[in-house]
Amino acid sequence: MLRTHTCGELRAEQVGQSVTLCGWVDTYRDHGGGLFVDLRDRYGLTQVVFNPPDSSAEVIEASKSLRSEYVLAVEGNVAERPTGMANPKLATGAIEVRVTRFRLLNKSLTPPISPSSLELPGEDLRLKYRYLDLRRREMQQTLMLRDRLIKQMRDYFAEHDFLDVETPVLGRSTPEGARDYLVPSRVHPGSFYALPQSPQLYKQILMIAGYDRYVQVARCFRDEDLRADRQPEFTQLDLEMSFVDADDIMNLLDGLVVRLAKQERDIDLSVPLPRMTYAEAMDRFGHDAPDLRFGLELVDCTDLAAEAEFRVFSSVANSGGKVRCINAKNGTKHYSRRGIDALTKFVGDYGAKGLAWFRVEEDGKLNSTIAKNFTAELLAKFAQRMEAEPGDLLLFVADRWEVTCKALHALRTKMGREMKLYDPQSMHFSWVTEFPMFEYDDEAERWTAMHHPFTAPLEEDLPLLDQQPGKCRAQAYDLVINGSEAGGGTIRIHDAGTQQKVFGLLGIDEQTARSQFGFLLEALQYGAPPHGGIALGIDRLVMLFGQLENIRDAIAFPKTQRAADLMTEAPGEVDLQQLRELGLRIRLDD
RNA sequence: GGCGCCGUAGCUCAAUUGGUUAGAGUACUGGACUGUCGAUCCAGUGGUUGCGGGUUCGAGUCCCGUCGGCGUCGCCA
Repeated sequence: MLRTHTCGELRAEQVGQSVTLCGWVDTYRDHGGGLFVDLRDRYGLTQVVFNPPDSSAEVIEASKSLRSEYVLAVEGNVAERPTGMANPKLATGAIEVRVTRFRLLNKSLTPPISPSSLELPGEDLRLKYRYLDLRRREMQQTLMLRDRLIKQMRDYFAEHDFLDVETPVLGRSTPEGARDYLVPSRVHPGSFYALPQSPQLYKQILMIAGYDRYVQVARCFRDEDLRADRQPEFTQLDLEMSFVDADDIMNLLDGLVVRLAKQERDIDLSVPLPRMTYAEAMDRFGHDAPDLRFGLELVDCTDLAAEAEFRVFSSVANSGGKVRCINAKNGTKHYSRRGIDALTKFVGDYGAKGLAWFRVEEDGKLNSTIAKNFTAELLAKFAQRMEAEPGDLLLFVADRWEVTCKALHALRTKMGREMKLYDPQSMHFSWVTEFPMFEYDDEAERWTAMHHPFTAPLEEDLPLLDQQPGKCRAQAYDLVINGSEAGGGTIRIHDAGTQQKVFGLLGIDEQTARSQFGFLLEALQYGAPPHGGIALGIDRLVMLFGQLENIRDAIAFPKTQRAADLMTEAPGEVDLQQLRELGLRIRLDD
């Protein structure tokens, strides 16, 4: 070993010991007669001192050439710092190492971004020089948080008899869902593997195989556009269980969440975690993953709007649309006329054609540029419905139900943050259940699976499969943290008949079903147990527990918005010989 | 694919309605300094203002295009 201790380890108890530390020069302070270095490794910082009398003149002279990020092994004596010289900011601040000898293990070029700098470098540079960025304390802490979360999960599920089984990365492309990443086959020219969007089918097969509790930390791939919380490759804690219902899965996960919240945030959660149906979530919040840390709930005013002379309201209300409202308590203080204009522009991004607003005056009356289009009686009804009080700001969106959901949810989220209606450090955990089985795709003019095609309907809704698929609810559950979908799962279909019926509804004809999922349909006929599972987005959990603004900060080597790795410059071109072996030719036209 | 923000010294940023030789902090180089911890003090080096075109007497600033980073809509079972 080149070292006896780490740079985060030494305390007053070690005073008098002779030690050797290895690390990087975080900062150095040259005083002419002597020199101080804060030596860094992933465990912390220790001040090492090149001063007489411990350091000889030769050692001090040699120390003058040290620069940022040089790699050292220093040998010296642990000493209590002189009176008044302790540094309370450092865990090792009571002591220092007085260097008797040191070895320069490696030099460094002047780093383009400095790990010790207080200024955050541009993100492109951080990604290009990721090895320097990862030396920063914040990144170290994030990766350690990530490690703790994953270790806790593995421990928890191991305690519950789960078996970690690996599943293939090279699989086959399936028609539903996100765009696949494809890998050409050399052995089968013209054929392609697909990288898994999730290990979904394999874990169901494992249940049929009798491995009744499966867990895996699985890498998943989806070739879709990136977002602040979305990467093309991401990591899931994936699990599946046999002989369980939705409550069993949620109860099991409750236990995990309690443990993680306690360990990482010292939050004492009571179980079961709150549960809300999809229908209620959409009614009250317009979203299937509502942030329950604050109110600003949506209120339906369609019936009142239908009576209004205001055409925007009445025409929407009388043609099947919805008029829904948020009451921003004391909102007039936060949003001036110009502020409201900005909110109007904001909801436009979500398809809302406008934002109708009323201020609640001191006398309790609603006032607005559009007030003249309403009778006093009707305004009073709105005020009563919205429990309006002086200073409140009422904001209405009148549109198709879907648009009112999207626009008002986005508005609610934005205003909750801007009006500081909750402590951004706080965390709230809940479940949303009973999702619809199907969504209607207007473009494709057919039903699509809301979760995936293997999701089991609620038993009581089974008859709806034939008559009203849109009303059929699924045995599905999403774990929601702070308005973010942290995970989701379902109970699966375990009989081939129901599975074929669902495929039929989704427009997956028998031949397609057989060619794409034939192995599953076949397997379901060999004693498939009832089963279900869930997957947690580990990157998002790291974001949430670490209060990170974007998913890249939760991942050691993330990709940019254009799905590139700035360090390795992936993706890259390949030479013609490789293409030839794969039977591929590049077309650069169109 | 659409919309928006950003790109100036190695790094983080500034530069008035379009107006002289594009500045500051930091880093770097040299010097001073025996207790600093964002050390301090003195001096110095460092610029194709992402790239290409246009408007103008004059462009870091305005316009068009393009490249890159970020956010967002669509997309993401």
